[in-house]
Amino acid sequence: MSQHRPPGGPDRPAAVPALPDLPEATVARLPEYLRALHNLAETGHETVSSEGLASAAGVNSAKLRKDLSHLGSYGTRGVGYDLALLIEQIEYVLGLTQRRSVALVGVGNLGHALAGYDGFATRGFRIAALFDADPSRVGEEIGGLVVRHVDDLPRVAAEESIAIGVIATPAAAAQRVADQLVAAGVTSILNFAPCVLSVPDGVDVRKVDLAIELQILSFHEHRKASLTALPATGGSTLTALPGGLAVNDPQEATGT
Amino acid sequence: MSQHRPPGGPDRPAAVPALPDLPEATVARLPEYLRALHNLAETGHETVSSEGLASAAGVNSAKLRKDLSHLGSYGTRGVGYDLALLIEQIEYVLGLTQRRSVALVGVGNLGHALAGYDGFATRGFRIAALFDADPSRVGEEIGGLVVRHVDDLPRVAAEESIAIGVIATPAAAAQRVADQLVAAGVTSILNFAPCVLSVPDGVDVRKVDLAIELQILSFHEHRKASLTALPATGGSTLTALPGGLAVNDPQEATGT
DNA sequence: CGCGATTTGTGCGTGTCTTCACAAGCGCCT
DNA sequence: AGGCGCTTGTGAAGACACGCACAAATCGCG
Repeated sequence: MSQHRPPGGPDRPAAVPALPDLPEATVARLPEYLRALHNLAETGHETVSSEGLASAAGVNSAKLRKDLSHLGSYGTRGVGYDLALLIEQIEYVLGLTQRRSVALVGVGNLGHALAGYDGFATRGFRIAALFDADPSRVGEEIGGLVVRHVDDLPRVAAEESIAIGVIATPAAAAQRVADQLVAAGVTSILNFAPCVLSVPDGVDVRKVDLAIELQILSFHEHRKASLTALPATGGSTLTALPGGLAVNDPQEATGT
Repeated sequence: MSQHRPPGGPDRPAAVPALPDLPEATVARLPEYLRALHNLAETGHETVSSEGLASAAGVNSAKLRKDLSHLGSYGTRGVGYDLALLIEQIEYVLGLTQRRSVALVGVGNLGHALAGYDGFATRGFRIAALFDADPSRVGEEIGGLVVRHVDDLPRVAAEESIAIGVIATPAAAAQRVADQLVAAGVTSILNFAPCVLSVPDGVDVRKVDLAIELQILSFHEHRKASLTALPATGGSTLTALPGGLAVNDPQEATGT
């Protein structure tokens, strides 16, 4: 294996297609595949079919094959995918072959939890520095790291070659922190604050918002309830009417 | 307003289109609009244009108008949208007019932070119960709530009419908890555990995974670095070659 | 009362994502 | 060696989402 590369690069060092630009939707699924692959590897498998991996990752098998095909041809027809090879490939594409340093800004409620979360280290990330704007929190030690003042961000970011900034501050402080991160050369930000950040081109921001997730679930609850309640057209079907404030919703069919 | 409804329902109680089924992408954005609207309302605005709201929510104005048009015609041409009315509308559609009870399972590192997160209450959600499987944690009081054993879930879920379950357990326990939640009649689950859950039809699961977000950011970092490094085609462009283990990546253009 | 400025709501072209269905390739068994 | 079953990789079609650009509607002013 790993010798028979597609005829195209006559004297390329190896079959490295120099980062094919993947569809964004595919990129978002690769980490899930990766986790499923690690799980399978731990249970002793050597190879896995697209069907098997797809069900382990909770996606359609055709979608999985198309996703993986974007990385190149790393499966064997009639057999499946070699676990070790595929893991290596995905980790390479995701840039996990090198450990990236993460700076966490905001050591409050959520920040503490994130600082102690071991899911970072196990996936190739290293929390390299903690920051907070509150002087009373500066100096505190969390998981072997001392909380620094956010004003030290530029210097520390350079020293530790921070690649990713995580914002876990209140919304009011988030934009300022983002600006500081960008100024310090950070080009990837994970934002837990409930607000939109404006950053220059070339900087990637991903947002995680618990309240939004709950509200989306709430919508579906609402819809499910209205679907099981309305077909009956029983008596007062006026629920919460938007124009008029009035609310008359017995229970919205709470129980099954 | 609210009188001129489209001719169709001759004697409907009000202009309630009984939950139009919105595109999923729209639903995912409505909470963001809602937050922007609340912010604008607090700063004294009465109305807002699609352009203004769009920039506050970080989206294209045409997209915003199309999203809102799915809810009905709640804007006024030449003026904009009435803040109060629009807030009311979106909250209604999202099912936020009734407070939904949330059960949080897993009071570990992350669970503690979630239990103390005030973003829930401020958006119409009430954490009604805390659960954990670890007997040593049962009985602990967090934010005025006593941690119960997860085996009490069915009983408590019924008593408190839990609408949404939040799983903040280790991955190994998540599926079991999900099963218990489903058995208890919960049809919406927010999963923080790094694993895929299998649930019956009709149950909605949303997943939040910090490691995945970081890996997606890592991909973009990797890509950005390879874009600024490769065009030079300087000497050894063999980076981390997937097939052969070897790695030769000076710095991947870390600085700027 | 009419006109211009402004802003919504939407038809339409474009691009992306998903899914089906199947040819091509691989290994194994006879 | 040949055939058969299994699995990948992909062409094509459908579904969905996005953004432009403009007609329709509303306000304010002279």
